[in-house]
Amino acid sequence: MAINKAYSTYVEGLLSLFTVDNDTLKILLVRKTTEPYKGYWVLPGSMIKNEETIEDNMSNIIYDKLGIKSIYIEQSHTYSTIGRYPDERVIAVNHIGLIDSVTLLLKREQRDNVETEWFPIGDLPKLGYDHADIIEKTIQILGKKLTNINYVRNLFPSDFTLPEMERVLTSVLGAKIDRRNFRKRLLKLDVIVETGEHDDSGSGRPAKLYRFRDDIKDVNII
Amino acid sequence: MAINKAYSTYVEGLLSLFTVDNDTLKILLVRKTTEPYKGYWVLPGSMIKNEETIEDNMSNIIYDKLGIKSIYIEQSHTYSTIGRYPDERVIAVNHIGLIDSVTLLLKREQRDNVETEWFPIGDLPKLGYDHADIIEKTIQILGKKLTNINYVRNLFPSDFTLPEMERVLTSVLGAKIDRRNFRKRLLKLDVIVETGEHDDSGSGRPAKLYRFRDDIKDVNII
DNA sequence: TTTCTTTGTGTTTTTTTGACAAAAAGATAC
DNA sequence: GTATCTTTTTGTCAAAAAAACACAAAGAAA
Repeated sequence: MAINKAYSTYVEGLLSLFTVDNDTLKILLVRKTTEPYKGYWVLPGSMIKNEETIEDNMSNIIYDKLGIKSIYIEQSHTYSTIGRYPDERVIAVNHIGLIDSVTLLLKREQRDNVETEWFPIGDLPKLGYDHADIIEKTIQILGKKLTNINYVRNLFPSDFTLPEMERVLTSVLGAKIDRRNFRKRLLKLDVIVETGEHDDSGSGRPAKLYRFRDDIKDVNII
Repeated sequence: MAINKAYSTYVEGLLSLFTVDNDTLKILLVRKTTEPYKGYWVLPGSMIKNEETIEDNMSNIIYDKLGIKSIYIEQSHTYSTIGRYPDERVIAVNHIGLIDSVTLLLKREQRDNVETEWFPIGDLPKLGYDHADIIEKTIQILGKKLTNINYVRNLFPSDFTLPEMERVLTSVLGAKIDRRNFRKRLLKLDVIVETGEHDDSGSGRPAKLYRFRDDIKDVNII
């Protein structure tokens, strides 16, 4: 097929990166410094070059732009609404990324040229392009996935407490969780282990710290 | 952003359309009549034009090229391997489509210019491009989805029998199904209803015919 | 030492799942 | 038309899982 402008488009990789901070699910946004949508917040992303795959593109965004080294990522959905980008035709391949707060602290390098911020998914700023739509749909998709222990685990650090996980799942999924049954299920499924340590930072009885086992069953916990 | 050849690519929509025929899961392929891969079989698809969305593109493929009017379809995965297309850089947005054999008979129109054929997923012909890889991955994805009644329903006509569904799920998912428990579960979930008719075409006792209720729970039956 | 806050824990009941075999309906062969 | 063959339909019982439920324990603060 010869080069034909009627079919030629740009493709961008977008990353919807989530973490849990302060019992709240948050998404990482970057502030645009150029027109269009200057000053607005958008999902991190970049145009895909001819000689790179979408996966390469994502790696570059994650490390070069965000300074993050270790992350769980998977492709989510591809968006092609007409006019979603001013002037040009740009198709967006969105991804879901998950990272826990401790890994984030330890494995993130400073990137001076990009202003980034974590926003609670219930309290987003003014978003550029169609990113509000994309984020809304992505949160729906993520919600379904977060019933599965193998997704949830990516949002929690090595040492986490069960009350913490309860609170997050309750707020994100709107699930009512019985503390006793929740603990029983996770232990029975053999997916978590006590570390022997406690979290003394709270105001009541210190919570036991747990970590995930390495290879765990692909099961729903909610 | 100005037009920049280093970022400009083609995007194609691809359709992995499945049906159940003769207790077997089959996929629809078309034969290529032009180079490259002339004479090979490929997934139906076409380049996305600047002024059409991926969804428009799929509608056109389904109706104009395949002559099919009614279908369940959803986006599956986007492929961007370097060199997957000779000469040009083409990114493929693959879709999963499901259709039952009766709808297929009733709602398909003849399209003389396209040679199509249904192939059992275990017995595929020689495939062009990277479509063998795409199909393999798509079948994996579909397998996980086919545990859910709301996917399964799209593969069966209005009047189906339970032994038929048992055989398909057994062969596709490799699941061992206890006939008594399977029937019990479906009836308890309140997703199927007896039509009152029987399927007299078999050699033993005629099987009861069932249909799905309209709005059914989103639950796993396997 | 008393109070407050938050976490940890055990039992009972209910529901769901899993295992299991014989009878019924029609077609075919004799 | 009787016997035989093939395939479908049907129910019970035991085991496992899920759900409901309330109080004791650990530490911090008063």
